[in-house]
Amino acid sequence: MSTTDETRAARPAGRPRSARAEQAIIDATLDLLGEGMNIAELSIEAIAARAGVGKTTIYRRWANKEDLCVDALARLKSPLPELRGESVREDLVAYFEVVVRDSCDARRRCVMSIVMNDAERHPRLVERVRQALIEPRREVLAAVLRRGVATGELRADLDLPVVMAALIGTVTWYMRDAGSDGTAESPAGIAERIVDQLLAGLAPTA
Amino acid sequence: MSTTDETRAARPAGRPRSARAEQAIIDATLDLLGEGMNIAELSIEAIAARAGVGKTTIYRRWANKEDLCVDALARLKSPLPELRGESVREDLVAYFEVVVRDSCDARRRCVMSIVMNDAERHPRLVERVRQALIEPRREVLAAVLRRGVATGELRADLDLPVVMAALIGTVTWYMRDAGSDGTAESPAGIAERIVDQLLAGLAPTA
DNA sequence: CGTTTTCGATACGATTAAGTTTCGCAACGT
DNA sequence: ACGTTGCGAAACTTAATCGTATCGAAAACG
Repeated sequence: MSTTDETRAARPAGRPRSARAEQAIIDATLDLLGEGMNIAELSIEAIAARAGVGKTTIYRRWANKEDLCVDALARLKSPLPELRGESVREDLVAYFEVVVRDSCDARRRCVMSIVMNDAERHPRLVERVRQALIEPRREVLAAVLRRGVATGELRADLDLPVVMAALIGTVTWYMRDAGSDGTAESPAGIAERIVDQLLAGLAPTA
Repeated sequence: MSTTDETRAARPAGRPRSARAEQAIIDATLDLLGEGMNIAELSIEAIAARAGVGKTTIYRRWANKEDLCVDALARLKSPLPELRGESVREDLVAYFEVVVRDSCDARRRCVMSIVMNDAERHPRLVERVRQALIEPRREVLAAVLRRGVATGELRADLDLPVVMAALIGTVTWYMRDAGSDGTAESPAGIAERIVDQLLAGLAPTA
C-alpha cells in the first residue's frame, strides 16, 4: 500500500520523535539515580546534559520530573525469579540469589532507597513501583513459605510476617553492610549461607 | 572572688550566648529531620523560623548546615541498653525491645534514614553518627552473641556476620513495614517474637 | 518544493535557599 | 555610664533549577 508501513497507526505528520533520544533520557535518568541522587536532587538539566539532549526534548515527552522517573523506574523490572518448586530450601536460595545479584546493580539498588525515603514526597511514584516491582516478588516469597508449611518442610507455627521480614531484612541488611565495606564482590554462597542459617536457627539442636 | 562564678573559664566579655536559643535550634533541627526531611531539604530559614530565632544566631554557632546536623544528631544518643547477662535470649529480647521502642521515635528513626542515604553526600556526618551511635550498639550485640556461643546457648558454628544482619535486619525491616501500615503502635511482644523465631529457626525440629 | 514536527541550544522569568551584612536593642562585665 | 557581644529582623548577593519560549536546522511527508 503505502511506501513505508512500519507502523499501522496513521503516523502523524512531521519529523518523528527520536527513539534514541528517548532511550538516552531514560538511561541518563537511571544512571544519575543510581549514582545516589534522590529525586529532589535529580535535575532535568543534568539529565539533558548526560543524555546529550535538549531540555525541550524531555519536556515534550514528560510533563515533569516525577513522570519521567515513574517511567524510568518502571523499566527496571527484571524477570521474576524462576523457582523449580522441588524444595523450599532450593527455592529460597534461588530467590535470594537473584536478590543478591540485583542488589549489586546500582540502578536497581536505588529503587529501594527511593521507595524507603521518598514515599511521602512522591506517593504516586512509590506506589507504582511498589505495585510493579515489590508486591509480585513479595507474593512469590510468601507462596514459597506457605507451601513449605503445607508440606511440612517448615514449622507449622511459623510467624509469617516475622519470617518475611527475617528473610528480606537479613539479605538486605547484609548486602548493605557488604556494600559499604570494600567487599563489593558479592560472596558467591551468601544466599545459601543466609537461608541455611535461618532455617537452622541460632539455638543448638537439642 | 568574682561576683558570679558559674564557670571557672574566664568568661569572655559581652552578652553571653543564650542556651535556650541553642537548645531551640537543635530541637527544631531534629523535629524537621524527624518529619522526613533529608539534609538537602532542611533549610536554615525553616530551622530559624521553627526555633523562633534569627539566622544570625545559627550561623554564629555553626559554620554551615552540615555542622549543625552533626551536633544535633550526636545529641540523640540514648543510653546503651542495660543487659542483665542472665541468658542470651533474655539479653537479645531486652536489646531489641529498646531498638523497637527507639524506632517509634521519629527523631531516632530519621537517623537511620540519613545514615543509609546520605553517606556519600555527607561522609563526615555519617561517619560521626556511625561512631557515636551505631558501633557501640553493634559491639554490645556482638558481645551477646559471642558469649552465647561460648556458653553453648547458641550453636558453635554460628555465621556471625549473617546472624548480626539477621537480627538487626529483621527488626528493622519489620518495623519499617509496620510503620508504613497504620500499625503505628508497636506490638508489645514483637522483640520477643522475632528473637524466638530466629532462635528456633524455620525448619521443624527433627 | 512546502508543510509539519522534532531536534539541540540558548535565553528567560520565577522561585528557592545559602550565607552575609546591617540595624537597633538587650544583656553582660567593669 | 561604657564597651563588648549576642539577639532577632530584614535586606542583600549569589547560585541553582524549574518550566517556558524562541531560534535555526533537520527529518519526515506529499
